[in-house]
Amino acid sequence: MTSTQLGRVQLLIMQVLWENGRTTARQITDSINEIEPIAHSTVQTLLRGLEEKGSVDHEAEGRTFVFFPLVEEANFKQSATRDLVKRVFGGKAGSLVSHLLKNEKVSAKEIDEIRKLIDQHGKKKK
Amino acid sequence: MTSTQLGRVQLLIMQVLWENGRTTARQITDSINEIEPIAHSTVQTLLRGLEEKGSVDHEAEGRTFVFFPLVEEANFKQSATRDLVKRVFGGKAGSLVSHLLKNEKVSAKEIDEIRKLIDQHGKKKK
DNA sequence: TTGTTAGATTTAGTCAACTAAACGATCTGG
DNA sequence: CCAGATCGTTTAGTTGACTAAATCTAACAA
Repeated sequence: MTSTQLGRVQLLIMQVLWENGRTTARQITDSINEIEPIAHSTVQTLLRGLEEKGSVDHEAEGRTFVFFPLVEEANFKQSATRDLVKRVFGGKAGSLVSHLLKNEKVSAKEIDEIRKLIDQHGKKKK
Repeated sequence: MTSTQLGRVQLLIMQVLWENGRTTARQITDSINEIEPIAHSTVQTLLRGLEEKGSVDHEAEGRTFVFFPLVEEANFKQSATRDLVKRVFGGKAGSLVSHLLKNEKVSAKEIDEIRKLIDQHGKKKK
């Protein structure tokens, strides 16, 4: 089923892995500790869980394990977004876009980007 | 704190309440059962929890309770969206918009709507 | 009056995510 | 050689969401 469902801290771990590629548990702990306090053993336990779920794997390198992601960030973004769209916005992606444009800050640069995408949408229809 | 954080089934319950306004537990159970099976007692237990959290309240009407929402759907959408933007899209709402336009289906009608919003964005800046 | 029904409440259990101490093994500096 | 640091593993406890049976209670119907 490849349920790409991650808890809050699990996601933090995955983000470190996506960012860095191959990473030791220690490096992950340190990275997360820059944001919020967490015990090393907690990280290790969660890595275990992620491995059982099939989200990550590891290789032994000397006496330490080097972890790497098995799922892609893009897939996760996809499913997290779809989940929100489905559950909160009645399945309508456009409805979420509207919400974002109306209620959230979007930089001028991002607006430009979006405008381009919108134009492409028009073309694609032809 | 008004933590507007809801579980999956709790959200289903809230959606019935937002849709219908004042609603009995029985009506909620029936509504949800149109989507997926759930025991009436489960709904009642969850309503209790929602009440403790301050998301709903009730009034006795005869021997039955009539429930109604205390939090607004708009607030919930807001915080659910912000949570996703923060956790998954690095805090950039525009990044989520891009993702949606690139990867999710958006109807022509919605595109029009979005185009209008984009234009307004441009004006607002002047 | 009595029994069935339809409420609400109590109780109890599962599960996933999270947390981290405690433990045993291995390496490393002195 | 050994003391301390660093690994991974084991164990255990908390919390929140969910599930629903069991129970109590009031009304209604026969």
